[in-house]
Amino acid sequence: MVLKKRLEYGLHGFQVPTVPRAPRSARRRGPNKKKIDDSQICAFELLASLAGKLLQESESSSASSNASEGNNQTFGDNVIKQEKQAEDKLLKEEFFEQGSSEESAFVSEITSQDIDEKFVLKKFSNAVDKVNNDVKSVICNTKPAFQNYPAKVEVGCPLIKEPCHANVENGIERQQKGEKLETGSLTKANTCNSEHPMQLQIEFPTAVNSDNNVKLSLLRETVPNASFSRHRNDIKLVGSDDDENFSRYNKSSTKVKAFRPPARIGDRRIRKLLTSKYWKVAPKLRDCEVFRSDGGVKPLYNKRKSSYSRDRFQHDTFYKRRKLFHRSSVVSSDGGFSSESVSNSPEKGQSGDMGFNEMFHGAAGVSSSVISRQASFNSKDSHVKFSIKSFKVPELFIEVPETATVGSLKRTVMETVTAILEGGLRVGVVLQGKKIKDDNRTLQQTGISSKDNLDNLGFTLEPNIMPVSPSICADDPLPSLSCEAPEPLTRSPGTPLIDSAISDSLPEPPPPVTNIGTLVSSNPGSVSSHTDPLTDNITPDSQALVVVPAMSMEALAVVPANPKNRKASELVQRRTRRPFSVLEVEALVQAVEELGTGRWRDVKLRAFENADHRTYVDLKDKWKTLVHTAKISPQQRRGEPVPQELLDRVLAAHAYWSEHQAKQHSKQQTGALKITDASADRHGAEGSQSS
DNA sequence: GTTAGGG
DNA sequence: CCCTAAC
Repeated sequence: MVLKKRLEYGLHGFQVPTVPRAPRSARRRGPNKKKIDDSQICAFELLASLAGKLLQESESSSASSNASEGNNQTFGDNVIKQEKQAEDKLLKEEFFEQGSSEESAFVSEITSQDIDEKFVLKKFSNAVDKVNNDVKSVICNTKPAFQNYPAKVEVGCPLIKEPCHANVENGIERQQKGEKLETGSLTKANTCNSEHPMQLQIEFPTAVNSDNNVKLSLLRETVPNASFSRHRNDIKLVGSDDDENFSRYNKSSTKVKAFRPPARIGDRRIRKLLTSKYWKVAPKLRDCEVFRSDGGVKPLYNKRKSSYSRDRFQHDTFYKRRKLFHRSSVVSSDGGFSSESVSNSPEKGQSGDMGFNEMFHGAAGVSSSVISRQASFNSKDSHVKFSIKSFKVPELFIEVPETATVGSLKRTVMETVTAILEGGLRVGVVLQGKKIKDDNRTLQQTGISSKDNLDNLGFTLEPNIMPVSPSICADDPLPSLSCEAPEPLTRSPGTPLIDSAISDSLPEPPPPVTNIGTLVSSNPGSVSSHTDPLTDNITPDSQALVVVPAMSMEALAVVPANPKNRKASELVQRRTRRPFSVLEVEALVQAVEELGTGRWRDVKLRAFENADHRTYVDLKDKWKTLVHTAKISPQQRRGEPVPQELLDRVLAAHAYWSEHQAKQHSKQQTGALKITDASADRHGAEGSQSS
């Protein structure tokens, strides 16, 4: 029988994935809770770690084997589907199962450490560590070990423009040889079989534009059990449905048409599809192989080689780029980076870090902090420095026969991971639970220089959606696995994938809101008389927000990956969510004021003729929600706040047209004008109209 | 093809 | 946003 093991490295709240998607009715209530489960996206935590771990296991005899054996036993049952449980148990139970006692001990140890050490430990903390090492020894040797710590990965995040196609397999091989491994954007210097394979150190200017840079070190704590409050902030990807994400990508009609199909990629369904597809594929492949080889998993790295060259290329690029920043990255990777800085401890960091902490402290207030920074650091070449302990790995679905060997299991996992890596990864930045999509903003602007933010800063490695799997398993798209847990995938992995793909790949248009607002304010004048002006205004604005075509395409490129599957799977793509901008709302309100609520087609034509992505049904629905929004308390409203003024108009118009349904036709024009005049005053509008 | 509403 | 019934 086939044994299915689901590995989840998600964080808390990851339960969601395992739960079947709520029925529409349930989801609908979502506006409230929907966002709650937002952060479900599982980042690639330990992705690298996992790889390294596996590698180490294979090479290191005792400890690793033990761990793996433990796993094996865990799989004892035919079909074990382990749902994510308490986050603290994830790693150990899910995969790197180990004595719980050790775990707890480890945790306690950590907590007892002083701050500095804590962070250091955090760095070390990792499932891998647990597996291969004597935890306590690690703890004891915290600092020393750290400094000597050879294994590390350096990533120049800012430098990574493109997904890093890390070739795990290759990396591992080389790793085993003790070679310095450099894959794509990742540079691994794993000279020993250290238990801390993944350590990312990043350093770059906080503000590209200014000389004032902040140095900070960020360590992602990986220890599940750690009592650190901040562990919550761990890279959890904001799975929030694209709420705000796409809002900025509103675009005008022209381009939209051209790219519309792709644009829909973001669609929930698609995401779902892609997600399930993507994630399942890899395992699926394995599955296929497994069957063929009968338990012996046959590595399918056939295509891997092709990617290698690419990796190299990127690597080169990376290297070059990296050099540019090298000057500042003095913070020794070898323990040079002080835990202090990382931990935000009061103590000052190295000379190079000086002011670093202070900066953080003062950074609490965004605006003010900025000033202070510049003032104090103007002469400094401040850089943000931090170390990324590891990335979370999204849930992986592994399927292997019970008869498969542990080794094959390992390889399967490896292959799965590799497949993902091959597909390419993109880095996402999550700050305070929110995904930062504006690549153009400086760290300062983003608020990454804040001390507090350190805890809230996270990174995600998100798989690029690639045709990788489709080609391989084209024959049977959604086999058993799809049935396994299609729903679960929907939320976590899927969302991140697509969203990130789009957002990251595209330089986000600047401050949409601001622009819009400005524009909006200027528009009002044309209310009563011109319908056209309104339309025009909208259009331009929309365009301003429009995503650059190139970007769109790129993002879209992902979609094409498996259109077949879509059909086959009967998964009808869902349109991407495009929250109405204030500008659009205004246009809608005005149109309704003029035309009434029973003529959505006309409303569409009048105010959204150029907005191909807005159907009259959409407008109708939006109106519906607007009315609802206007009725609820501001605190209960979500999403981009709609000016109260507009809401008032909504209520006014709604009330008016409700009364005049029967005579809409006769009075529409008159009513429209009057309403407009009395837009803010519901009663006034009604009164004037009714009479 | 539109509307109107529930989901 | 989707889906449908009812124009």
